[in-house]
Amino acid sequence: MFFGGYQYKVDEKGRVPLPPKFRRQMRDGVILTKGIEKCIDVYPLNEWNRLADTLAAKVVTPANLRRLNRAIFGSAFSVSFDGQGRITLPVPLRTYADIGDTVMVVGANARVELWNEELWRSEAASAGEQVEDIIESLGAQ
Amino acid sequence: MFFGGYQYKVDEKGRVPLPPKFRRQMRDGVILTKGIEKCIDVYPLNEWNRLADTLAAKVVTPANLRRLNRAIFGSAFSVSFDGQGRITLPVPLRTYADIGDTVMVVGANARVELWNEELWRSEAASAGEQVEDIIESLGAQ
DNA sequence: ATGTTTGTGGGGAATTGTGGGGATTTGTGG
DNA sequence: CCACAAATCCCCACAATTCCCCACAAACAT
Repeated sequence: MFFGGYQYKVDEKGRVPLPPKFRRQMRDGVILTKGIEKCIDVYPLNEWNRLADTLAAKVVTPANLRRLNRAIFGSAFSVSFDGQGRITLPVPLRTYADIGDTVMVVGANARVELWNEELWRSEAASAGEQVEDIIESLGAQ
Repeated sequence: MFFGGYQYKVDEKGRVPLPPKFRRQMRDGVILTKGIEKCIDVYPLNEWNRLADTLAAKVVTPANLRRLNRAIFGSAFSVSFDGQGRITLPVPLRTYADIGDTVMVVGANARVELWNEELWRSEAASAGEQVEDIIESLGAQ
């Protein structure tokens, strides 16, 4: 389970550290995908497998299965941590989520999301000040 | 298992690099066929053999078998990698999939697909909506 | 206080994307 | 069987990116 919001720098090589508390739940590496919102979704491997299985089970026709494979696997990237606990964001995803030299790393229960800082702010704001208050109270650095 | 979407150039000789992660799962070469959609399907040899066996086992009538052979095997090309990790697209397939000087290489689980860039965009968009609907209906986060 | 973890930054080697050159093979028509 | 244009194959080159180290200051824990 992932909690809290953290702000990090993205260096010139596209590397982003994840909070140690998150890392410890993701030692085997993670899957990155385009989020439904304009962000990057980060799944630990077991959660990713669960999601993929669940979706595949819902599909009946071969045509739908092919489309599903495309949608799921076509925008998914498998990445692992470097010696410093960082992951490198694939360029297409970074572009999609409009992430420059700063990123918001947000725990979202079963997954983690990576946001452009400003987009995150407006997302959080539009979800109501309650959300913002909760995030603040969680001790985001 | 093949993940991710990558954009590459096709040079004047019809050569296309595949992502290193894909290559490493295809060292023995690949089979190219017309995709069911308007794209080129790329199968690693073992997957191709599995597919051929599965199909052959399901075919009952000689007429169906002949059709299958024509449809599947008639448009299949065996290609291998050059020293730089590229494959050359046979002209008929390139024409069929309408691939010009740019190609989207898309991992789709057991196989890889090669798409015209714009066709891929619209396919991905509609497939994405479908997944979104499924996720919504599941109440999955 | 001191050793450890963490955020940030770089250096350098290896890999990869892209483009051609030139030899060999292939298809076509004499 | 031969000539010749077209296509294919195999090698080389080079810039850009990625990968795998190392460094170091600040925060943290004991």
